[in-house]
Amino acid sequence: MNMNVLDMEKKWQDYWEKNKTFQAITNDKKEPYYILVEFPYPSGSGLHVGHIRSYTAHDALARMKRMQGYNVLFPMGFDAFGAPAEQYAIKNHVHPREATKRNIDTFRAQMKKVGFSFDWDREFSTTDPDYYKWTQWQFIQFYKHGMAYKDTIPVNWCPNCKMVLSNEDAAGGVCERCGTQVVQKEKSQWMLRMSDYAESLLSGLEQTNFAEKVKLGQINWIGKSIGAHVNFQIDGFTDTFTVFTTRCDTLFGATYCVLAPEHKLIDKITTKEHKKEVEAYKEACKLKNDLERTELNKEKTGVFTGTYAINPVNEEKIPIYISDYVLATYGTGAIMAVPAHDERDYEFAQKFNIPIIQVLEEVTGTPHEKETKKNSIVAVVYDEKNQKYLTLNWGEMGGRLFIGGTIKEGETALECAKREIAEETGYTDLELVSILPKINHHYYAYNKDKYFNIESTGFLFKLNSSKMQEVKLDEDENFKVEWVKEDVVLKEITDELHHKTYEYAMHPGAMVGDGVHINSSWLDGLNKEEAITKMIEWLEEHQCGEKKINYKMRDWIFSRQRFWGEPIPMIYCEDCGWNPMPEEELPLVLPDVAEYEPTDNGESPLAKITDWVNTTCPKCGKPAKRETDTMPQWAGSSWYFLRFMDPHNDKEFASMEAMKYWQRVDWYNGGMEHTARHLLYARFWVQMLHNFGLVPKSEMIWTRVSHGMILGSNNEKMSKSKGNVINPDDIINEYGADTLRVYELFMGDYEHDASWSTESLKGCRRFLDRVIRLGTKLNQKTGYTDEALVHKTIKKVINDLQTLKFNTAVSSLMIMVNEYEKYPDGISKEDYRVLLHLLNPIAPHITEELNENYKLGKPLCVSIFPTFDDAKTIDTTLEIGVQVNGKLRATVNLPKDFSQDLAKEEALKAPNVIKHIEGKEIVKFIVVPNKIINIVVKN
RNA sequence: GCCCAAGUGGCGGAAUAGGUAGACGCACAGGACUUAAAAUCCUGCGGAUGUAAUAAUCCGUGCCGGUUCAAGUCCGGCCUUGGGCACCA
Repeated sequence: MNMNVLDMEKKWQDYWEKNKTFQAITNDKKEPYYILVEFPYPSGSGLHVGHIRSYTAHDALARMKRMQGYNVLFPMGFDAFGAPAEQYAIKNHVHPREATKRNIDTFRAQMKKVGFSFDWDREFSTTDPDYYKWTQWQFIQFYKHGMAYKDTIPVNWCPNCKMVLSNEDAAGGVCERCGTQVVQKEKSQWMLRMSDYAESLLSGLEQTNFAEKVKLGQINWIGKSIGAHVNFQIDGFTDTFTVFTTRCDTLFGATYCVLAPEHKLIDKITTKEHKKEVEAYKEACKLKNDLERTELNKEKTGVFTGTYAINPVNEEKIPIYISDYVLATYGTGAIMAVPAHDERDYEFAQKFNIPIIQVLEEVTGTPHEKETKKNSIVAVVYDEKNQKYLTLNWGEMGGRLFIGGTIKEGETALECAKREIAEETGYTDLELVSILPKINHHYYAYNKDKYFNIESTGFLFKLNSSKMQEVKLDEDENFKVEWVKEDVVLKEITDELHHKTYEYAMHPGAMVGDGVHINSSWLDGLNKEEAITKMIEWLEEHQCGEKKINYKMRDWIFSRQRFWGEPIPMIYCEDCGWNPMPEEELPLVLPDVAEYEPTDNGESPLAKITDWVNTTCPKCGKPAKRETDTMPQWAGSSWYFLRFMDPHNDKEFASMEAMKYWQRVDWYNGGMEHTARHLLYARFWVQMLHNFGLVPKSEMIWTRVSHGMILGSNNEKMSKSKGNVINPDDIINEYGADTLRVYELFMGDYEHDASWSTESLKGCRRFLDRVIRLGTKLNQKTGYTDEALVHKTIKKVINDLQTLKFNTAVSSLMIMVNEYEKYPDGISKEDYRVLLHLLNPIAPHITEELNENYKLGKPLCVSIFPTFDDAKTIDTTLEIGVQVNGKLRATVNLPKDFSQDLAKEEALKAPNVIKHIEGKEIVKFIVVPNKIINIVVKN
């Protein structure tokens, strides 16, 4: 091996290219297998070591599958529309096309240097007119099927830059470029009716093999919730408004309603006295964008409209507020507020002093058939000065408790609490801090031998002074009064009712759990689920509401006021409105312009090119204007995997025949950051095309996996500013591509993040050097020297590569090399070739080179991958552990598939085993075939 | 706050379906080769007790408890760290 590593690697890369080794042929007889890695955005900084990790992983899988006889489609392309290229263009006044082309050339060259087995004949970029022609064509199909529409929606607007900003660029409510306060501005935008597909995107997941966490990400993003619409009459108006709620069972506890500041009815129903305030509040909200509303607005704000709504179940008049904690874009933009059972409503009600009505009680204890009902109290008394709680220590009778008691006739709960405290402990100078939610408690009283069901009201008091009165105790009240610290309360107050009361006292807020209804007329006694069902029946019967399902997922805003994107192929005519441009005129190519800055009023730079904008109406032929917005970056990546199936087709985006042949993407790998949105957009796109009869299946992606990030050696994300970036070119030049490939797969669990370690990388180089040196140990023997080792390793490598366990695949090959090195008479050609073959998917260059050098056979890439015989994977003799009472005491050597009798015989011979069973009775003798022996003994 | 994932040596990490915990690699230490270094090879490497060295024993997979002949793995309850979503009614 005198050849320079880089030359050697180049030699094989040229060989593959010349022989088209990795070409995927549509309609080949072999079974198709489609492996896809997310195509990159070709940034100016070149390929990242993180790209290489996932590409190598799937390259190894692709190479193995090919050698196993599959027709593997493993394509690569570029997702090249997007902001950085546009920013670069603005600065340097060159068409983004130029920078993009340069970056793609760099990326492609780097990938080739790593030796990926992509079918480069299928390469394209989303920015190629031949490609985006079909993106535009598909948009027109969406429009024709009513899935694309124009709508006016608020966008982030920087009045200084005169530019529409994405939510990311408007973080914190200020423009990222100039720091000016961002405002919300209404703008007409193209939208896709994605929310129509919410249910189908949810149910479609069943036809995929996505990782559970990926499915969950999708489910959460879609955000389905089942609830009800409730209609409210407005006092003094004929108008009504509708709210969406998932908790219609708590309707009796609704003490106010809230409309989103953008709600249409506000202007109409606001009373004169409140007009000014309401207007001011609405203005203030306009200045806030979505992020501000959520992040910076922990404290609830809002104003009263002066008007009341009528609660349909009890005809109560409840005030209508407006507040930005209600979102205009979700549900109906209006809510009924139940402060007792919703955290947000609770906060708001506290601040605005709105009544809180509990309509659901938590249930503690176990119900019993014969129960006596009564009302009672639990009082928590806190002494701020000493930081102690007042408790009664009942000793063995009932442990430690707070003060409790039964409410007497004619007495309020509060009076009862004060009386009980005074009678049992003597303290009288107390200040009420809060009344806690009622609890429905079931218990058994030993002293009375009776079952009780009590409705307990909790109180939190503060001790003002230790002023006392005389203590009057009944005979059975045998306890000690003790002040204790918090830790004693937590440890010793174990009674469910008292414990819960303490929790309520410490964490005031809404009770959001399940329980039994109270204060709710015909719902009383029902639990949450029963009450929801009954309430929906009632609402529907009285025609003031209905069952309703809502989704968090909104329609897709498809317009961008940017230059570097696919032009939206729509034309506006004064007479005919919006119409798609004729399909035969596609692609609508991005023109050359001098300036890439957006216009003063936030239009795309395309708007400035009048001879491009001005056209004729495809319907009536009169002068008309083109849409100047472009598509979002997500557009091109929503269907590229279909184009890879038929990339040179100039009649269709991909032929049905090709799509039917390749069937689907068998493996789709990408970053976790794309598993929610990108994957959802891609699935939505496919489902639409499928419904239009243009794609054979409604789900075209079978398995989705995601890789972990590669962090810098300091465990932080690689970034230029932190100076921890590893440039793959440097590593390849110094250690070779194979070393980099082996290391990136060996560095850790593929799905988890891993930190870069150049020391570990060197270890992988050492491993390859040892593989090379094994070539000097070849002997003249034939066959495998150790058949079990070979079959075991083949099995391990095949299984591991198919289950993304690349690190253990490498380690099993390291073990093989360790074993080979120990052979006293060297290794056979078969031994060597099988090692090289198994290593080939991971380190393809050096293995081919060695295979050729030592004349071991055809090039590995065109040879059939090794197969294993399960029966031969087990060693002929096994070292079996012998346990006594589950503790390892000895190991014995036994032939494989040893008999029970032999196992017993050998186990009982081991001296250390004898020592541990001597004088004891053997209760059980467990022999697990080929695994372990356990002797259970008793004294 | 809610949802998800993960906690194993000095480090990255192994351990099919509960069956000899720490594979493999890195780092480290000692030795061989060498004038020397690098490279390479050999040996050791969780902790404690113990031994001249073995042997042997005990403790060990975030914490507490449970199931089992046997638990890193299963069950219940916590703690910590990452990630995602975040006023979605």
